[in-house]
Amino acid sequence: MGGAIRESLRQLANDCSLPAALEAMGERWSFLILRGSFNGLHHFEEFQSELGIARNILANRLARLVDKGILVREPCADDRRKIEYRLTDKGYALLPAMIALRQWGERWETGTPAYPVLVDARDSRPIRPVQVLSHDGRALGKGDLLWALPEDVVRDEELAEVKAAE
Amino acid sequence: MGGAIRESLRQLANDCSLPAALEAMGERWSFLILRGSFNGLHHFEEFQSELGIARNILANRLARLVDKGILVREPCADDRRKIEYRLTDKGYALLPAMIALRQWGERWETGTPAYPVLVDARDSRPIRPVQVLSHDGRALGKGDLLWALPEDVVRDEELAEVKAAE
DNA sequence: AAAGGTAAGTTGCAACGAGAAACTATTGCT
DNA sequence: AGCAATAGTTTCTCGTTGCAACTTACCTTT
Repeated sequence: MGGAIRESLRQLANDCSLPAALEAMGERWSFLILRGSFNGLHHFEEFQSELGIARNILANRLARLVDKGILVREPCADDRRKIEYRLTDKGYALLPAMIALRQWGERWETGTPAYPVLVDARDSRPIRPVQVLSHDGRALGKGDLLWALPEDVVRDEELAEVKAAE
Repeated sequence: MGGAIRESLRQLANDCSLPAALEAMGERWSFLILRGSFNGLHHFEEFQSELGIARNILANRLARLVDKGILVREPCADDRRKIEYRLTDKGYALLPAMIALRQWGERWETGTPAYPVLVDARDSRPIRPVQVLSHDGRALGKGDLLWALPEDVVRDEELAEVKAAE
């Protein structure tokens, strides 16, 4: 069984989705372009002047992000020179990862929160640090996590069955 | 004031800590090496054979991660040929970002959760999707976030004062 | 309609980083 | 002493990045 776990961890190295995520977002500039999108940039020249990225690389990255379904590329109706790049749901779903990275940078690299800062629109209070949480909301730290094979994972359905049997 | 916000967003592009985080972790392989560390890899040859990374690049990345304080490099006491690379607290703090990326990959790229999967050690139930949460734990989505300048952020202290005055 | 400007790229070229394979330097085993 | 294991380094090739200039399509002004 120890051997099985070892082997599973080896599989993990290849099966897990981190490489897939990195293939989409792992190149230089990809995350900064994404941040630009989150911050309301929509056009080629906006990204170019805000990020100071080379034009050919920007063109390449935008095309790639569109290809991956993270951005959509749409010619503007009112001015047909302009192209609008907008986040898809898939792109928007990268927000937690982006915030987590940014928060890590704030805590461990720059030391200070950079303003403007992200707040809850409802009450203008700062958002929580992004954390890994258990199913019932406890924060999980260093020793609280385990790798489990399908048969060892406890699922909602099983608990529901147990409850029904009671 | 609209101009001030515009200007602030421009500042954001340069001040925010995302570039700092990416300088530490943005290079190819860095995240995969980190994942290896989380999964219990400790030695050069382990990383090399698990990841299939070129040896020179691996040496370079490990040195860089050590330099950034994400890993520590320590010669083994029992076998002095061996060097042990271990996560620091700073390195461990990247877990939420890594999980968020992996979960994104699972949801939007590979489609299926790859086993073994991370579970809560206490009850073997799967962890929650990593989310952006408000101070009181509500999940914040697309329209629920705002950029705020220091003077517009509502802090705990202020609320405490209000409470004391009641 | 002509001229000039703006938006979104593309092309050419120099420099840098990634990758494969072979080599080196310690240390441990027998 | 001789051989294998560990953690690199070196060399060379090739792909990527980055800058600057060029192009194409479209809009605005006169």
